[in-house]
Parts: sequence; structure tokens; C-alpha cells
Amino acid sequence: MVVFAGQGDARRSMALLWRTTGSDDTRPGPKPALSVDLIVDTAIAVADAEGMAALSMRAVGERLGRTAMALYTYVPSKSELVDLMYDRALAELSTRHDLTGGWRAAVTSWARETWEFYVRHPWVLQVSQARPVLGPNEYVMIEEALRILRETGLKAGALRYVVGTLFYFVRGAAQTVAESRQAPAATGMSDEEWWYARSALLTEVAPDFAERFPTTAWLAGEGAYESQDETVPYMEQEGRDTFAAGLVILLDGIEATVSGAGV
Amino acid sequence: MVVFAGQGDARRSMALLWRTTGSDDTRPGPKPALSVDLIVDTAIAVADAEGMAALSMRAVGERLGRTAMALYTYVPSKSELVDLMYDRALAELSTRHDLTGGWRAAVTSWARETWEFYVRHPWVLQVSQARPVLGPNEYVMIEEALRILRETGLKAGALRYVVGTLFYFVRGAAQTVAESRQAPAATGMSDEEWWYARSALLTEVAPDFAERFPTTAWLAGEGAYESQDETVPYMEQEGRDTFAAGLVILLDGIEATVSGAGV
DNA sequence: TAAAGTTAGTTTATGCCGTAAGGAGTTGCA
DNA sequence: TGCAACTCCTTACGGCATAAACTAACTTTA
Repeated sequence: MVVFAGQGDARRSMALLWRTTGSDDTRPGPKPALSVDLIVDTAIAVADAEGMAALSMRAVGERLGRTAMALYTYVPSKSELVDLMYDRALAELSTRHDLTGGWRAAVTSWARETWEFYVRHPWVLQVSQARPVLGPNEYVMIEEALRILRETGLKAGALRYVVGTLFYFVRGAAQTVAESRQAPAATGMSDEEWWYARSALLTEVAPDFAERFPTTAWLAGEGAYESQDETVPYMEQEGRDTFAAGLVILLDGIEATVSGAGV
Repeated sequence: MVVFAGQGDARRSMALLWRTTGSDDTRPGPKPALSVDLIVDTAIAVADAEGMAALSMRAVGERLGRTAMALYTYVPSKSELVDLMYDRALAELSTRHDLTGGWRAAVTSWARETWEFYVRHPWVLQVSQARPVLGPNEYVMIEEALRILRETGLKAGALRYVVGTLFYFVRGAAQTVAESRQAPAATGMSDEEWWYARSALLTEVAPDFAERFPTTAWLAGEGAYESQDETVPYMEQEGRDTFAAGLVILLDGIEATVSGAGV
């Protein structure tokens, strides 16, 4: 399910994201043994290892030797915790891609890094884009993409669409690989086992496959679905290759836009 | 959370998808009052109206005047139900896009239709691609995309990547709009309310925004974030426009690939 | 026609989830 | 010394998927 941004007290949420609350050293009560940072890092570790579905307040608390309810002293709700995880994870992305080799090289390195980031943190792709988190690192990420692509000389309107299109592509390509990595753990079945069982059943259930889906059958016959490297699962290979090839297609399209109207 | 394909009895799952089990009229026991089709249609109605998060066996059962457990007579598990929903929804897509106007026109109409489909059924985007459902209508969809794009004359390898890239883009663009439509119901807040509150807080929490994010600020200053049509929520407008513009970019890129190496 | 077997649908129960409510113990300041 | 603020716990509630055992309806067999 898509996880929406926190709906609680928006002011507290933003304060947590932008860390505008200074640490008060002389407060009554026991010294806090945990911290927001620690909780967020632990939650990221859980989500990285076991996926968003396995991320529960209980699971995070357990890793910290606390109950689920202990976390609510630091974080208003799970939804806000996810926001904080999201923005904190984004801090991993570098912000100074080299532009001396031209925008095309810079976009390529940006896209690769972003793709790897999503694959490393698959759960990030499940945070809804409709109500952005609006954390500092999200803006850093957007700023970097815009900075690089402004080098094309595109006007504001076109620039916005180009960046959006790139994001859609990178996210989509990463998602396939990310899900492919989560699948064995989530289903308790390796890719090989799964494909073997399913393709056997498919010929059983659709013996007329080649007539019904001629182009698909042709593509399979051309060896397009043969894996080069047996150690890399099929879907992962597919995602990787499509990312590499698709990026070139997209960059060619952007170049056409730049040298063309350039609206 | 990403919903993975059913892990139950694969044979039964495929039989349900491909409808290879003939209806036995003379079976002992009470006549079934429901049917797989009815349950799947009801589940789709629930997911369309209230989102994947609100899709529960109880909710579907309730709409049919039954308990949640009644559904288990027809469907092995929720996971298989989602597979059936997915494949059934895909049947809506048309399979005969006109190629007489050239592949570019056909791809455009295919992409538009697919985009609208995803927006109409946002939950479809939450069904994992890593372990494909392998239902008949999924193959029909793939076949149609391949059929259209084979018209470019691309070889098998390149064709596969082009189709994948297109899918990533269409899905990404649709997702933004789909989530934007779900957001008000999910958060109990209209887009206007939300953006108003958040942008006020943003200037509060980051008064130095323009210095920290100069390109982002420039883009906003250029009016790139002004909505043309006040009745369409901001994120939806963004998604629509990016889809339209991005499709042209992508098609230009594909054309470059076609007229170039064409590997 | 009666008994036996199969099936549709129910109730009940188990173990997860987020989180509200309230209480116990700790600490700083008046 | 007492109070207020604070961390963290236990308990509880309503939701989820689904296992297990049951009732009732229906066909087949004796």
C-alpha cells in the first residue's frame, strides 16, 4: 500500500524534518535513552532488510530493546516516522555532480546514483509522491537534478517536464530491480524455483501460447529473454539492462528537445 | 506496501487466472450463491473507490452480504484475489491500436489509454512486477505493446528495452496522478488546504530557502508551478503535463534509436 | 427412502498491527 | 520537600488475514 505523508500536527512534523527544535539540556524527567535519529536509523535498517511490510513500531522498538509505545515519546506516529526515514535516506545522495563533461555525462551519473539509491532502499519507492514530505533532503535532491539539467539551457516549463520524466523512468526501472530483490524473502521462493514452476504451468494452461501471442513468442524465440549472467536473477537483469538502454533513449530525446524548439 | 503475487498452490492459481476449470453443474452440497467473477468485480470496486489499503476480505464480504471467510470457498487467499483483480482489470485495455498512421501515432494512443487505465485503477500500480501474475490479459497487454513497437523495425533486444522504458514512464506518470486523487480521501485534506498549510510552514522553517535551493526557487519564480486550471489539483496537473511532454521526449528518443544503430 | 459424503457459509480463535489511556518511576526546580 | 515534567511500561481496543471446527444444504449411493 502507498504510505501517505503524516497527517498529524503539521508544525511538529516540519520541525522534526528541518530540526528546528534545539536540544534543551536542562529538562526535568529522566534523560532520554533514545533519540529521533537513532529511531529513524533503526527503522531504515528494518525496512532495508525486511521491506516496508515488515516495518512495524513493535519491530523497531524490539531492535532498540524497547516496547513499541516507547517510540511515541520521540515520534508522533508511524506515518511521521516514515517521512523522517524518507528524508534521512535521501541525505545519502551526492549533491555535486561534475558538469565539466557536459550535461549528458552529469545526468548519466546522477541517474545511475539515484537508481542505485532506490535499489538500496526499495521502501523509498513506496512513499507517496502526491503529498511530498517537503523535508530538506528532498529539496536538495530536486535542486541537484534541476541544477544539472538547467545546463541544457531549457526554459523553466520544459525543464520541469524533463526532470519529471527522468524521475519517472529512474524510479520505474529501479522498482523492478528492488521488487525482484524483495521477492524471494517475501514469497519464500527463489527466482529460479518460481520461474521454473510457473513456466511449466503456463504451457500446460495455454498450449496455444505462440498463436495467441505471436510477437511475445517471437521475442522469446529471439533469445531476448535469455540471461547472460546466470547468477543475476532474470527480473533484475531485465531491470538493469532496460535502465541502461532506456537512459540513452531518454537522453537522445532530451537532446532533440534541446536542439529543437527548446520551449 | 507492495503486494506480491500469490504463493499458494500455483496450479490452482493459474487455473483460476486462465479459467481452465469447467463449471461442474452436478456437484453435491448447496449451490454457490457467489462466484469468483462476482467476488473479483466487487473487490475491484472496493479498491477503485477506497484504495488498496481499504481492500480487506471483510470489506469485500460485507459488500456481498457475507462474512470474510465465505470468500475463501472461492479464492485461496487475498493474495490470489489481488492477482485475479489485476488480470481482470487489464481486460479493459483495447488490443487493436491502429497502425496505419505509423508507429508513433499508435504508441501515443496506446500510452494515453494505458495512462488512463492506471489512473482509473490506481491500485494496479501497487501489484508487484517482480513476480508477474502471468494471467492471460497481462500477456494480451504485453503483446499489444510489442506488436505496435515492432513496427519500428527494431531488433528483439532493443525492442524489449524500448517497451520497458515506455512502461516505466507511463506507470510513473500515472502514479503521480493516481496518488494525487487518493490523497484527499486518505488524509482527509484537500490539495488546497494541504499546500496552503505546508507552504506557510516551509517559509517558517526554511526562511533561507532561495539561497539554499536557488534553481528550485528560480523555477518557482518563473511561474512553472502556477496552475493553469484552478479546478485541477496541482499534483494532478503536474502529472498530466509531464506525461504529455515526456511522451514526446521519449518518442523522439525512440526515433533516434530507430534511425541510428537500430541494434 | 435413508444414510453417507461433499460443499457453502458461519462462528470462533490466534497472532499480528497502530495507538489511546493510564500508571510507575525518574529528574530538575521552586 | 513537593510538584511538574518527563520516559517508558502495561493494558486494552478495534482492525487485519486466516486456521479450525461447525451447521446446513445438496447429491450420490445402498
